[in-house]
Amino acid sequence: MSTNTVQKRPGGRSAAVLNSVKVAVEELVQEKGRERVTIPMVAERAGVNPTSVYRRWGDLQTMINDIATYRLDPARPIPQLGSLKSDLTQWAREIVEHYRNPTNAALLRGGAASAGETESDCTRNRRAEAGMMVERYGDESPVTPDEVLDQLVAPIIYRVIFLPWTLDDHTADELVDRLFAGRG
Amino acid sequence: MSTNTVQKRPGGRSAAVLNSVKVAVEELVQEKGRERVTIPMVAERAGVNPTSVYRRWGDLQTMINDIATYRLDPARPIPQLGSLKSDLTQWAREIVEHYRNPTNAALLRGGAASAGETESDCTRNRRAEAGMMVERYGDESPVTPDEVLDQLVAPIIYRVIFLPWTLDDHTADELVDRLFAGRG
DNA sequence: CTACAAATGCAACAATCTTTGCTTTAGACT
DNA sequence: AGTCTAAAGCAAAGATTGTTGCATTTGTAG
Repeated sequence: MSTNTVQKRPGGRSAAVLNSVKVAVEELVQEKGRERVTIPMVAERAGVNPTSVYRRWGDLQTMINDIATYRLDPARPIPQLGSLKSDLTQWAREIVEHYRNPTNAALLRGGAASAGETESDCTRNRRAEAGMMVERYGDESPVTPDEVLDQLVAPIIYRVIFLPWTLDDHTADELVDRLFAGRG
Repeated sequence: MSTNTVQKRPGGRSAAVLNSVKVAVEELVQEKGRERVTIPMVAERAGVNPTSVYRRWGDLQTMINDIATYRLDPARPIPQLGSLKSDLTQWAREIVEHYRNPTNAALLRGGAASAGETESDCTRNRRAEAGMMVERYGDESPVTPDEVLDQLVAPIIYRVIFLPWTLDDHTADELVDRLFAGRG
């Protein structure tokens, strides 16, 4: 969405710096994993002075979180295909697809390290989206938003973090099928 | 279970160093979060020379992974209460209880940051344990090991990492109930 | 297009982390 | 006990990271 650090000059050179830093972080996190990336590394890769990075973000975690949410929240529209099951299937497919990109997966893992204290943007949005889809189909919906989180989002994210090679083209559909098995 | 770095002298002073380092890491990770812990910090808290830590583990991530799996695998026996559902309930309760301890949760998050390339000990053991419990009750078991991972383990771990405040005394039971709802 | 000020760049400094060669301590085996 | 040597401790050097004051560039408002 937008940068945490509010810039009074969002355009021109500042924007260029932001972009090259963003690319550099994504590349490096994917190459080496969150733990082996440092600010001087990022700055060098980005062709930017480390001072600029320090002054904008202060530390690496802040920067990574900023850049991760940036990527994760592309104002994507919520599916609206006519039935809850098809909406959830579409939605889950998009999430799986997003995280099958190794860069996105690496950023998620990096964010996990500092999660848990405050509800991250990424998590909050998921819950909100699930709620919107479920509520669209009235109160007698066969599944609750919490069930969507526990049985659809959680398995996907768990696999992204710990078992990424188990994600394939059918994962989303299988999970939705299981979620609906025996009800609605 | 045991230290990655094979020690030809596991006892005496080496064991004492390992123990105090272990305690120091746990305390510091809980106090400051994985991101703000360094090897010199750990060494000082442990009353040990930093060199010893560097020589044993090489870097912080290796050390944390080592110590985390150490904690996670206390050769705990697998529940055997007479029915698959009660076994899984007991097992899930133990996992929830384990991770409601903030130190264990912090170590999990720290490990997540470097997961995904190789199947971590912690993950492998979970899958193996699930398999053992399911297989004990024959082939017509109502749930598969994969379902246990997706619908029981994944929601717990997801909550531990991103929504720790949602873990309570009933979480394990509710998840198992849902897993069995509409089948066996 | 001018002037103001925000953001970057630079350079020197400070602090911290990591490595290395050597010495000392103390497990483990006989 | 005595010997051997793995592992820990120590200290100094080296590398990397983080900070700060000041000069330079360049968005942006008027």
